[in-house]
Amino acid sequence: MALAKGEWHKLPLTLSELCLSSVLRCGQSFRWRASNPGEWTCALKGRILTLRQDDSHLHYRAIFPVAATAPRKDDTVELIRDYFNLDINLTKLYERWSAADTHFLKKAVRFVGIRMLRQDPWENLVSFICSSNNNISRISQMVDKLCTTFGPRLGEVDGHAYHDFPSPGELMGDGTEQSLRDLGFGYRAKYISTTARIVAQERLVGWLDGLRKVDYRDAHEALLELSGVGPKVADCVCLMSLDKAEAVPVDTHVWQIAQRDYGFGRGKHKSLTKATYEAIGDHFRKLWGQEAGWAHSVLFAADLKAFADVIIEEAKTEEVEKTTAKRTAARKVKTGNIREEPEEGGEGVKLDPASVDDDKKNGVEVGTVVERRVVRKAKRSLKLEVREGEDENVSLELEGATTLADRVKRRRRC
DNA sequence: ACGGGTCCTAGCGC
DNA sequence: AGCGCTAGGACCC
Repeated sequence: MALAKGEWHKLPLTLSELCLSSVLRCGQSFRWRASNPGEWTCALKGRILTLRQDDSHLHYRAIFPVAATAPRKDDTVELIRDYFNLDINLTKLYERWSAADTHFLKKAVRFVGIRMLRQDPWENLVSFICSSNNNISRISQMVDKLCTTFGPRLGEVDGHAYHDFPSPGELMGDGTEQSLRDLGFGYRAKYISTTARIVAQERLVGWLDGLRKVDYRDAHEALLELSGVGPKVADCVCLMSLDKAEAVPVDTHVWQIAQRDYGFGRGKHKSLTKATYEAIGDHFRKLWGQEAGWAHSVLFAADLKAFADVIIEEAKTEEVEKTTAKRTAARKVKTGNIREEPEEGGEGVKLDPASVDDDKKNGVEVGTVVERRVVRKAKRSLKLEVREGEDENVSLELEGATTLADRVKRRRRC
């Protein structure tokens, strides 16, 4: 099919309002491709959209299939404003969350511009049905196969074919489950085909999009009736496409964060039961306010292993803290005199008991911001020198290099 | 062997 | 007895 290659346009946008590479990689959407250095491309609502960013602007280019009918009006700028939720002032929200929560402040200084997308609900729903027991890399591959196999092909750019996301109707056929199994979806194949059938046949047209207009609790409850949709996936959809900024999806990562940094994991909330799940959401809503889900995604991104390069980058560019400071820190860790035990639900920094055990087993001091193997890998990818037997000092150097005065997270080999 | 859960069921307490 | 809640296992690659 012929393509109408569009021109580049731009709209003013600061980095504190949007950090494109973070937002497109932090596990909200799984379809954006790094099409060129600094460039991201995705098939979105009938066009192939490419984005890049500089200090002051977001640049965009849309490529449409040439339709037999009259040329459509190019609504790409409206699409972008909607998709990135650009009417929401993120900078102000960061200020509010930081004022309410010192732990948020500490994390957020290194992870600015992380905002919630306003995705298509159906794509969002199916993508997160895929997310169970899974990782971003494989989820992305699965979503890509789903689009390639079932979605309408828009065309080819730079030798790469782009397909739009398939509709419920395109996924409700009898062969869908088997096809998805053949594509490696595992037990999620049935969830997706069943959910597609429910949405296409047992719900009114526009039902899913219509959940944008009902309140959070009702939308959440409605989503739970679908197959493969539990509380966590329902919250992801509420937050990422149904305008429920207060929804806080609690997955294993957020559960870890809640235990490590917000005092959960003891007493009444020892394990992640339904009650604990709701208590965590309630705690964050009370702490951060109405847009708690937006705030949660900043901390979630800050903990993503894939974002370790942000920390590495800082290590490269900032001055490394002096050796004496390292030794002092290491000594403090060793004597254990910097341990803090916040009350449940209270704020403060606490050592994660699980990682303490692990690290002791491995003969490594407690508390780390990045796992050693992740650091090593990231260093390698940045062509930093990694000498044999030296890498265990990396995380210490990293911490020293950051402005973050988070002493608890330093570590050294015994 | 692990990874961004969901579903199902048995067992417990009230 | 019956319901609500929780823990544990299976599920695909």
